[in-house]
Amino acid sequence: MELSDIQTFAAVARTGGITRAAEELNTVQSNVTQRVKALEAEIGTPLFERHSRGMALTGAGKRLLPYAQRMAALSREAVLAARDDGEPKGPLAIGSMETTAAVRLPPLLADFHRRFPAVRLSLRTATTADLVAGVLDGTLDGAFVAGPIAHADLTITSAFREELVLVSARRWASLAELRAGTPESGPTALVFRTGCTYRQRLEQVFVEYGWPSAARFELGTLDGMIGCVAADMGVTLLPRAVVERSAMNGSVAIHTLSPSHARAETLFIQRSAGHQYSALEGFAACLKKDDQVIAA
Amino acid sequence: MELSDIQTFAAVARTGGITRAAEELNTVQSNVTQRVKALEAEIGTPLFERHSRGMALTGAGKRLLPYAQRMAALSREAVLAARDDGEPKGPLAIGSMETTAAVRLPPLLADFHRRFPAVRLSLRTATTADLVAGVLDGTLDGAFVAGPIAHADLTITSAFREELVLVSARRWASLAELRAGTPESGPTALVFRTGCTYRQRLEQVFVEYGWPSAARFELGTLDGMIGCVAADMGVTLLPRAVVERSAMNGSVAIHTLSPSHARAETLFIQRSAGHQYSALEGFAACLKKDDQVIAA
DNA sequence: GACTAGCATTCACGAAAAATGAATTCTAGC
DNA sequence: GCTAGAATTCATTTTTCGTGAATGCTAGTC
Repeated sequence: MELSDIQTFAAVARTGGITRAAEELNTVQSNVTQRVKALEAEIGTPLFERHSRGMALTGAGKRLLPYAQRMAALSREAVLAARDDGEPKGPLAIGSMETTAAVRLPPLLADFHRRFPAVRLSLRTATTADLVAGVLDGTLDGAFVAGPIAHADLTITSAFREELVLVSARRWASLAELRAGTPESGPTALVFRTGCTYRQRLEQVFVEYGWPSAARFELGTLDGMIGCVAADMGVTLLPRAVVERSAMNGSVAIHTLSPSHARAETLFIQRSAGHQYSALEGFAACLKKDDQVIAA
Repeated sequence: MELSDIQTFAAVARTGGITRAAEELNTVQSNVTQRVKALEAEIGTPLFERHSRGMALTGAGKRLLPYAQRMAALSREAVLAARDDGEPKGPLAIGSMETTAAVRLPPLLADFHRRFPAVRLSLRTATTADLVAGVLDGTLDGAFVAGPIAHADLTITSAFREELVLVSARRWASLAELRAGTPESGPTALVFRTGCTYRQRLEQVFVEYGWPSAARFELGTLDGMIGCVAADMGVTLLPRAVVERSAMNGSVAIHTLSPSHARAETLFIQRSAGHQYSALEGFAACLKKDDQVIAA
């Protein structure tokens, strides 16, 4: 049993089909078929149930899958550990919420790059849910997500504290005015795609304000969102710092919320198991240092 | 990077040489050389320092080695987990100290085989040190060893309590007589090979009796040992039950020791990480059941 | 200081395994 | 019954792996 067999198996399990797995692995179907069959022969029991629209895991397959994932993760870590002589260098994949990336990360990343120029940092923005998944499956080395969160396989450190504020067009000078001037069902909520924690928070706020069924409008970018708010398309919930540093700051009104709604903590997560990757260690060190500056 | 590369690497690291590793892996040197070189090329850093009498791990190699071992162990477990549908069956490798195998295991194994005839149990006897190593590296699924012992990766359960007694030829009716009738330096100590916990215990007893430099005579088998004692070649330390059930019981004298020396616990150890292997689970269940009978 | 023994490396070649692409089979849905 | 999507089979090509002989390197020996 070789690692490539394991990875083939995992790809088929994940995609639920030979064809899709083959595409993902950059090879042809027949090849995948044969590898899977060979693996089944070696283990001595079928791993998939074949039915006409794809493959489903059998009991044995379900038992094997977590091992496959752990082995794949281990092999990735092994190479990093061997290459890693303690000097931060090489690739480092960091994930972040859009909002954090906009205002908190630029100075941090600048500092990090100054201290560890040999690290090739890549930044991916996504929702908290996707980021957690990314860190767990090894796609990301670490990520900034919205708290609270808890997971046995994650090491979690507090990174930033944010004050969430409701943002509306400038014409609404106060929350009271906004509530008075909008229809019964409430204003349109401008939100990120599903998985974003701030979106859930906004839903709570809307429920409290008696707008449980207000319209939703999904946007993919932060600037787009603030732009739409400025154009009075609706309201949204964002960290105060994000709005204040936005180019559109003058065109929107900021409404302070009660502490229970406003308080939001941004956490930095990384896998807890295994080798401490130097580049990631260096990043965490920067984060800690900057955090102290921020706290001071 | 494939698992076979990893195993080749591990073999070279363990044996400290290409030639020896090749022998162990049933292949030729040139092949091992090439696999190692390919692995080094893939990782991008040398894993071994070549010097004229073999290979020594570099820093990178040292960092890689634990991953190699964990990956090898995982792949073994993965196959077992996939094959294991909850019904105890297939191979089960149990290790035991010679003494435990002689008197405690026969009824236990009989019971186990009656309940789970589909399991192909194999029993290996070795010293406590070897057994612990065997369980940790996956060669054994579980083992009976002499306590006390502690290790983060081992699940330890108490299996049997033994009373260790000093065994001498029959002519020595008491400890006092034995001490009076032997030379200044003490009697010859008949011991198992290094790594046996009872041997260490015997050394302690000898030190206490003022015989720190008594002669040692190493034997490989339990029957041989009792036979030699009967022939007055020397004395040894064994669980009381072992001596009493031995065929030579009438030919030797048993001397009770102080509780601190006499008390010995036999532990059952298994790896704590990973899948609970059904055959091993069944074995542990038998052990627990029998243990209660013994305790009653 | 040449010699030898033990080990690792290089290289060319044959054998084995994996990838490929075309043909085939299967089945749900029309 | 036909079609589209999916898996399998099979002959062929490509790649990789394992082998054995030759070579190179170094420590210990005479």
